[in-house]
Amino acid sequence: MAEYIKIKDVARYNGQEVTLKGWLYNKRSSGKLRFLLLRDGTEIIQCVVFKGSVSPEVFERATQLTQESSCIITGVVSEDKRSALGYEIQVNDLEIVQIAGEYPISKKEHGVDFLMDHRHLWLRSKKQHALIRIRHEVIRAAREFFDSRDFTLVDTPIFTPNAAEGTTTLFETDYFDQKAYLTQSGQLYGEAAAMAFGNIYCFGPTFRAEKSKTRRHLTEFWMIEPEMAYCDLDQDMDVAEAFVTHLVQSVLKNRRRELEVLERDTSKLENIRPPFPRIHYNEAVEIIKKQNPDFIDGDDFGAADETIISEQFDRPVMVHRYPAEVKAFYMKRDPENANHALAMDMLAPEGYGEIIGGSQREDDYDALLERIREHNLPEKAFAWYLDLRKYGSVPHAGFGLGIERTVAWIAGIRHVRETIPFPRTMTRLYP
RNA sequence: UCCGGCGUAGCUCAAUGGCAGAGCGGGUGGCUGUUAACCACUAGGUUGUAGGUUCGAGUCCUACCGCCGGAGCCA
Repeated sequence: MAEYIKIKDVARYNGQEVTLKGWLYNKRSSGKLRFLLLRDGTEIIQCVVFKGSVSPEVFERATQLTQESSCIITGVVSEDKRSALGYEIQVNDLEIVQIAGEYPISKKEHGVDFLMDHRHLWLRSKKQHALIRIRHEVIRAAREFFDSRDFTLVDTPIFTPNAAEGTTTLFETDYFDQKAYLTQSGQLYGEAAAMAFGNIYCFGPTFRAEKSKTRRHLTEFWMIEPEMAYCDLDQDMDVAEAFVTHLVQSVLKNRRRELEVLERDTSKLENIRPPFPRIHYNEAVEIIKKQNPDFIDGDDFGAADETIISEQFDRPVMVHRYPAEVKAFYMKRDPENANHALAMDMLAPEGYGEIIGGSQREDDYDALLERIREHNLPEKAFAWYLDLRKYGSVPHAGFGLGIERTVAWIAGIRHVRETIPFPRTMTRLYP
């Protein structure tokens, strides 16, 4: 009885008979030969069925196999330079688990909409495999980064009673005859947790009902948000650059094959190491005005403006101290200039846009109450949030990193929708 | 929401206002080394929907629907 192994491990079994269980990726035939490309989720290997060395039944089954049919193959691992993997299987036995019907995804090109309609099947293809594995590595490395620095994981609720930032459009749900909203950020709860545990992070899905139809937007996306007590904006940026460096270097180290599948130019990732440039909003405006003279000082940056800034540098750039007016109510004002907030955005290189948004939070009770009133937010709903400033308030800061934008940048793919297994956009709720 | 583009075979696309086609995928047959294999044959169509112009519309016009990606907003 041959040992059941995964394809990625075949090198350890050279010359031995093994059993592989998987799906037919592709088939080529030539008279008395059948070349079966078998995938099992770990790798793809070519299995050679020669009419002269198997029973007529086995050869007939090899002939019947259609694309994506499930089957169990037993054969001898043999080294072969002609094979892409370096090894192939000389088949002795083949058992059909199920003959697949006509498979919708062919070997030629398809349009995005068609592929997204078949997302449940598209995930079987090489490029999608590579992307989802890189996503996995980014998430694994993200958790590793915070876990190894003694941050406590404190997950925050998905259902929330009110808008965290007031302005953004939220998904509304009926919560036993009350209105509840799907969270757009765990931050406010993260602040409460930071006052309890010191350093914390939360990681979960967030929801935005914005009618955005660009390659950088999803209505449901994943965000990892650290929050740190006794932390100022500069220290916040220190953590952010160490964090992003760790993500990039982990993918380079552990997912190099996947980056190759995606034909990513890794030279652009190698130099992602601290220090990242940090520029004041006013410096950023000077840079933008050279190329976009119409830019009005005090405005937030548009997508084109962000690209102008990120193009100046070979690594992510952090822009800090934005005008308070364009930023959220909870951000602390710059003591040097009250018109600016102690905020920072990290812009990824190569035009991928904002991957991090963070700030030092307002820790003064009266100042925060004033902000809440200025923004016409329901005071009562924020009573608990104000409590945090009443009972042992300390300087604190944090940020949120969008997983999908980060993966798109590291993987070098244009659109965020392929970086999540089942994307949700304004026009996509199926499958 | 606004701006722009695209809707033709299962898929990707072609067709000057004048016979609706190719490649891939499917089916049948052939080949002992294929690498998106190849070769031959074959089936496959309400040209997004509704109206209009015209002797004649896939092609021109109007409306609607769907998708794409850009703006705004954001990660």
